[in-house]
Amino acid sequence: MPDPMWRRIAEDLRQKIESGDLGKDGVPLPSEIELRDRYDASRNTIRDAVKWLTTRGMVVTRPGQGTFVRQSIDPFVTQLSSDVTGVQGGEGAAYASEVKAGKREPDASDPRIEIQRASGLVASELGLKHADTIVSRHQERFIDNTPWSLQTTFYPMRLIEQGATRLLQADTILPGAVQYIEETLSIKRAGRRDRFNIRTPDRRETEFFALPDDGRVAVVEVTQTLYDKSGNPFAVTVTTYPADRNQFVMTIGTAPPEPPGAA
Amino acid sequence: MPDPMWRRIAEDLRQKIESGDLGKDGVPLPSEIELRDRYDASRNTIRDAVKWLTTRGMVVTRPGQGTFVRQSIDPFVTQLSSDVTGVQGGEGAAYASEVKAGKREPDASDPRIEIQRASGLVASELGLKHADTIVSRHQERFIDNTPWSLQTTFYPMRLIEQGATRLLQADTILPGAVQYIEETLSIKRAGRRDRFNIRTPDRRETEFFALPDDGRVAVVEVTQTLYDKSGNPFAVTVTTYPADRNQFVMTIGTAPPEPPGAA
DNA sequence: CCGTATTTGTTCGTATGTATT
DNA sequence: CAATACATACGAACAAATACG
Repeated sequence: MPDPMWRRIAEDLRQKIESGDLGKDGVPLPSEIELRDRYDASRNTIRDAVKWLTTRGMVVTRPGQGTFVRQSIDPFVTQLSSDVTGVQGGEGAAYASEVKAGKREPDASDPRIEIQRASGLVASELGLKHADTIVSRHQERFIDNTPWSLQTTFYPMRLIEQGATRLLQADTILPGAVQYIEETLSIKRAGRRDRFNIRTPDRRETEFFALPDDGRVAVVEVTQTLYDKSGNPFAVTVTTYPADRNQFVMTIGTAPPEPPGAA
Repeated sequence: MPDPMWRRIAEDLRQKIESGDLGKDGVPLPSEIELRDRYDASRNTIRDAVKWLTTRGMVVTRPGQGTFVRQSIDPFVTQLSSDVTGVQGGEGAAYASEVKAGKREPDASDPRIEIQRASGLVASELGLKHADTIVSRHQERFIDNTPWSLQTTFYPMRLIEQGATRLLQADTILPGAVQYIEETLSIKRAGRRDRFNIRTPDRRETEFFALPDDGRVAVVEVTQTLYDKSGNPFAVTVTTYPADRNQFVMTIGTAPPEPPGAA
């Protein structure tokens, strides 16, 4: 059984993109009409082929404009420290260490603060009863002005009652909200659990990251729970990254520094 | 602008699946023809809606049979130990610890051994020159008889020359190939680097995991490099998991044991 | 600012192929 | 072999986004 036509066309375009025959990053592909004529196929078949390329992140299509080559963007590399105190996503300058050394410029919006009732996942991670009160701080984070991640951290209300009132202020806490809690309430991080999930983006993520709206490009959701030395959780951070431009690295023990351009 | 029709239909089906109105796991959806009549749309529009559900892993479609509900399969949870010696993917019984405690039954094929020349990624991870000789051991791994992961480990040929000849035998090394190397050559793991990538499946993966062939469901590729105490790499393991049925957890420091059914 | 051309997105209808029962 | 279900492919029309004179 030969491959279907859309697939053969897709492979042909893939080869032409990888070899550079269709131009470098940012160059528009021929329009669907032109590809239809060139491959002697219907426009729908061409669209299936192009869709396959977008799923692979090799092209992006923009309504009204065209389809553009997207050659091997270097991925953002997020270092997941194996240290308990290692940042996975501080609010302030701290999280710069997540980004691979280089000229990448991280940036973040001011946090949006909400007072909510704990539901499902958050309640269970924080060891709270359903509908206990929590505070959430949500930020949009960028690298080089391109959308990089969405992050929300949830704290039990008791932290505020105990004096960490700064958590309610809608500006970035430097050098990091967790450090602020440590200093204010003498709570020390003694443990951490990171949970990785791959899933399709929701509407908010689709819009913010400018992903195709049929969920072809996945997001990585990292849920990090912090524990004090008695093993009680005191913060949960949920961060989502688009899967097509991120890589995660965890180094443990004695290992040489990151190789140059390792995949 | 209201959502397109395929999207509204998809949301409606999603709600009906989640609420159980369309039956539990394994129950067939109405056929495309019936859905076409029921929603007063064309069959193509119905297919767009169903495709969105398959991307989300909520249904599976099988040619000639139908489309079947796939309600919240419990994900396989892979523990990524933060310990240097922690297994991420031993060959033998060792990797059972990756699988969440329970009645899950891991199993693996006998390894397929190949002698190759190091290319790109493997050469750079192992610190070899391009075209140096390496040995690869490839396994298919299952949980409860369903395809779970594909794993290939690459070793530099010098390990065999130094006496680890068992690496060339095509059967499972118990309790693990790395442990065998440690014992035979007195090489100790002193460091580890795990690299996470999300990408679309290749043909082999699409077939083995029975994923849709247009790449809608991603795979997670974990590349683990092991270092001895001088910081020299001596093994690289590449494992791929289908993203729609796996979750990864890393625990560091003092943290309570895994909560019951945490997401 | 407006209208027009171009490009992708949505929706329809139809025909035929392939897999399964 | 026939019936049923999904997969592929074609052609057509209109909508929405964008670019440009």
